[in-house]
Amino acid sequence: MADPIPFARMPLFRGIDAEVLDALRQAATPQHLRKGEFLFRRGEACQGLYVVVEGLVKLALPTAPASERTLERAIEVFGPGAIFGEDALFLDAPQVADCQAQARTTVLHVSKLALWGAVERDPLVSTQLLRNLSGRLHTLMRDIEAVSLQNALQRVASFLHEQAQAGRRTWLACTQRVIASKLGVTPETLSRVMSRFSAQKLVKLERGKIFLLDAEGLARQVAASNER
Amino acid sequence: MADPIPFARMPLFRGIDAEVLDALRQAATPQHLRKGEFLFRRGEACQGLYVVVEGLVKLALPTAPASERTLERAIEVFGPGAIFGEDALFLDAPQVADCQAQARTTVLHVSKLALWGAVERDPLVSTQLLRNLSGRLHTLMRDIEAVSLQNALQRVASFLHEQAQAGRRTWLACTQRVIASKLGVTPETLSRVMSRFSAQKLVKLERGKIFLLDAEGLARQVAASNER
DNA sequence: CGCTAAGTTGAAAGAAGTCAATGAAAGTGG
DNA sequence: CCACTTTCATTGACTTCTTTCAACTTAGCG
Repeated sequence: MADPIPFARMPLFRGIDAEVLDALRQAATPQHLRKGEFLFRRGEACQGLYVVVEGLVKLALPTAPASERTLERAIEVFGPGAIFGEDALFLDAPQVADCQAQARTTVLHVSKLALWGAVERDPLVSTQLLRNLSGRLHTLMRDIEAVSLQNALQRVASFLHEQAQAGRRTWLACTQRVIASKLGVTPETLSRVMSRFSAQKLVKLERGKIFLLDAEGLARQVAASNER
Repeated sequence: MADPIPFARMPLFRGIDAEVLDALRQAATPQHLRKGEFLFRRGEACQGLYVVVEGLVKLALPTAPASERTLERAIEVFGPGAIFGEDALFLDAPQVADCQAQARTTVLHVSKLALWGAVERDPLVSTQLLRNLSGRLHTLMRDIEAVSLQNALQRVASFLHEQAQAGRRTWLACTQRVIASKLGVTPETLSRVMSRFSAQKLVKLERGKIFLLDAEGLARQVAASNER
């Protein structure tokens, strides 16, 4: 029987004992979300680990309930194959962020208990989890760096440059609103920066899609505003 | 023989098998740092885990080499008993931050290898490491929240409030420069905010020392500027 | 006793956010 | 299939917050 959810191919589970993997797979339950629906919210207890099968989810810090204007801060956006929620697996702490579907999405839920069982049966599981968490930690540190050491123009430029490095010449997975939130700027500011880049022929804008024309030039933007 | 370095009392090693603990202790080597000395720098390979025995170290993102003005971003400041460097243990990635002693400091170095050995011998070690890393991740998320969702006044207020929660009525461990860097503002801005709080009798300033007078009032500051 | 680093304070510039209006696109329901 | 509604993106004017630059004070230390 083909594996509809290729656990074995996910970096987190690479090299894990087949039997343990099977147990995990059987413990996993699919969950469907409509666009805009919340998988969990800040303050709720952690239920386990999630794997995105299809669609897109956004992990974001909710705005303060008091403030009317909805300014929020996206931590990360996860597409198919991505894993999230692993940070709270071993912590008796509530979720710190909201998780909301950005489109019709299917995720796979793996309960804490199943994970704990896997950890006990194959020590490699915890090693992989450690590796995974460390990576997330480093990413977050870089994000902090970006937010506090760079201005809006630099942030947008390095974000686009990263995307180019990652091999995509077009970026269309989510709205500019979400990108803005991930970069910690308002949609208005992002729009202004983008049109500037567009004028410099670094990118081409077309109804929500962004074409990356000149990765080199974007990299220069990051350095340029630094030395000024 | 008394344990000069109380591994057993550190949260990270709570409950670990005594034998494993002993092995770790023997693998640990003390390292002395003068004020201003670097333990490691961004880009270097990770050497293992560190425990602060005495003194104070600062983990900070270095400023871009090009820019003259030395604006850096402190991630965390660690005092006696604190553990750091655990994020790179299982990752073949270079350090993302600089680590610099803020005073005459002694740290204990535990090599990767020793840690790996401990993980193999007692699975509880990895569980504890996971717990530790998760906590760090959550802290960082909160930091991102603070930086991108709050203004300088709110950030300072919530920082001071946290300190009050943590039980200290006086804060003098490090210079205002470092606090400013941790909060992502310039020393000038911090000074202005502090003198404002001082005028409101929320804190009392005295040659570098900060006395927390009114934790409640500080908490109100955070909320107040939100709803405005 | 001067030297250096840290903190304070003022004035001015700059970056980004807010508010508001408009246009375009996409989804919805009859 | 079309009219309607809602959401998203764009643009301009204005405001606010923070940094920058500079001068000055104070404290610590050889």
